[in-house]
Amino acid sequence: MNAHGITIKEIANLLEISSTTVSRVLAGHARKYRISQKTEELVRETANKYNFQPNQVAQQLRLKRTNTIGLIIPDISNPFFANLARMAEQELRNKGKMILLCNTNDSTELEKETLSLITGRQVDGLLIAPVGQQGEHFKMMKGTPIVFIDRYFRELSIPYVSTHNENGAYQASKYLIKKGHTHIACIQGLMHTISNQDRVNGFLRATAEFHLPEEQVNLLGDNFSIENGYKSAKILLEQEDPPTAIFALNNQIAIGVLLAAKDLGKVIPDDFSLISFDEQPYFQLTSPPITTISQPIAQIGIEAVKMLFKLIDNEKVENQLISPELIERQSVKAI
Amino acid sequence: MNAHGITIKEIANLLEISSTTVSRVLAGHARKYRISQKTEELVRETANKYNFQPNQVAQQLRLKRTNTIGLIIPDISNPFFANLARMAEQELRNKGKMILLCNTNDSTELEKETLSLITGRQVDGLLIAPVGQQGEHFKMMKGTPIVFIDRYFRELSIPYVSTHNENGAYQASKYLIKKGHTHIACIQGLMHTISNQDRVNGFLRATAEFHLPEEQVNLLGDNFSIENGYKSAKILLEQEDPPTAIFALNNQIAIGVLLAAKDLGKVIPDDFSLISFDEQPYFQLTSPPITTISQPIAQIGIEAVKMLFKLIDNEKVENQLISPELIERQSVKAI
DNA sequence: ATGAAAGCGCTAACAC
DNA sequence: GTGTTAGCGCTTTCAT
Repeated sequence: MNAHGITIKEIANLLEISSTTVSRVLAGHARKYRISQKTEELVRETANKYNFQPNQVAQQLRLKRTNTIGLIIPDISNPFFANLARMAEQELRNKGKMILLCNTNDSTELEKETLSLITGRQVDGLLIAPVGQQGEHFKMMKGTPIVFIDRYFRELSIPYVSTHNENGAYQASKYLIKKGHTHIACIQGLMHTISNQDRVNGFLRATAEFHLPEEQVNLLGDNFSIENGYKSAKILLEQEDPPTAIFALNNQIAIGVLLAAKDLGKVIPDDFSLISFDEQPYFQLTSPPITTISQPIAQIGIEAVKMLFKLIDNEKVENQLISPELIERQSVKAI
Repeated sequence: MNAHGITIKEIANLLEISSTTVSRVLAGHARKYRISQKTEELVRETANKYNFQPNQVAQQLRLKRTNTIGLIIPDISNPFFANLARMAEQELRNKGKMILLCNTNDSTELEKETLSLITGRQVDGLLIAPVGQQGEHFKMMKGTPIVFIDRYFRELSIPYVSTHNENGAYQASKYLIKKGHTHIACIQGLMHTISNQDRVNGFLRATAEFHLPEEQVNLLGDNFSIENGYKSAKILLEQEDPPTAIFALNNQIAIGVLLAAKDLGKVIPDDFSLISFDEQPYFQLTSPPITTISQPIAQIGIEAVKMLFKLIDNEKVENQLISPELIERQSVKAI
């Protein structure tokens, strides 16, 4: 009996029976193999007495199943991914799986490295929010079930579940237009990411559909950061004919806009209106509370896990884009 | 060559050499065992060609080391724990370990269950933020190195690294007093948790040290939730002689206070001052920005990992309480 | 109703 | 320089 507890073999020796029998009892197969009452009890007692825990590493090797799912995300300290992780963990726990957590820090290099580290660990499947620039390295993963979450690659055949970003951005833009805004600026994030592209597309579809004059539709920015939001908002608000509304493509950008407004002495929504992608708990605490497009995080988590299990069971799956919801607060004024 | 890639034995068969030699080369021991240049190259080539990844489950079983650390926390969607997880993951990755993530949802029941699930997985060590009510079940974990983070048990001999809560609360209270406040209310969280007890002690030490009249020192609340903050703040602000300053013992409580103030039309810091434990990014965006006691999350993560490695190496460790820092903003007025 | 033996993929002690 | 062999702890086929 080593540091990790007693083994099946040791129990067998103690009782002078075979390890096969012990294994059968402890695996709950006593009935199936018609093990005698007496033997069964004896085994159970001894196991309890020594607090037996099956060595899962041995099981994993033998059964070629680890009951482990890799969760590869850019950054667990981003509330969006943290919430996703929580949902996924809950769902997976119910199905007897545990999560191996890996941050990629938004680096494709780290993502590649992580991928090879984690395949060695024989995970049963992978939930990945890819960094997004380039997805060639995922092609090496044939054989491991993968579901992409939040971001994905159109050209890869790996299934995904994500927010319907185009639709969300369209909703937000249409909302501004319906409130009477005709001069709208959109501050975007990283341009080559699919979420940014889709959001921009939704924005442009709405402005086109309602025939906003082209020179009154601004698109600027290049990064999902507070700095970019701050910088871009300053440019916008300091120009001679500033937009009456700003659409921030994520919560970090919105924070930047808020800080810029504060610095310039601009009051929301009197001086300009603001709407943001990414619901965050603090958006109801700012003044004014910010109207947002809320991503369906819980649903994404639940659906992604469901999909992964189908994949593991060799069933067919279909990509899912879940439409987000507009949460109306006080940062948009009708004009 | 199954779904998970080629094995050492298969490479050996292919090259008609022994698996020992292959293992040695691939483990980087070619030099040590004076394997011939030619053999080494051959092995390397074949391994690359078939994209060999050592089966870590087999390694783990053989070496009785999983290079896996369990991280057991109440809730990954709480930014405090998410940030802690991020730091820990980073540190552990540098040392070749991965994290198995488990949420306990603040339930001692789930915590117990998790503990036995995870011991079967033969983790090399455990980083635990215990739920806190009761710690008897940790005594069963003899043999597995454990470091408690954030919360701990005085009566258990398991080492911990945490915020110096008493000191932080003392700093906050003293700050209020130095600003001229003599009528101060403290809204506390779960009373049996050690963090709450320590924070309350710090508060009481300061008020005693500066001889605040007893009837002007209020302590109320019973929970680390927004609701409790809201409810308690309402009680305080509606009484005929309300306190001039409120000390919220965590960020959730502070949010509740903010919401209550809004509902009652009270303006901070004109109507009352507010200081809160737990720095959060959105506290600089509220109006006014909130003065907080910022917990040393990064340090806790780094130190906890360091400590865990010492434990694994059978070295002595010493408990650590790291003092938090006061971040001054505009929610406290001098009177 | 129970057991012997093989094997999951890897490493290491001990040969030669 | 390389190979043989045993074994980590478990499950399972095949016997009896």
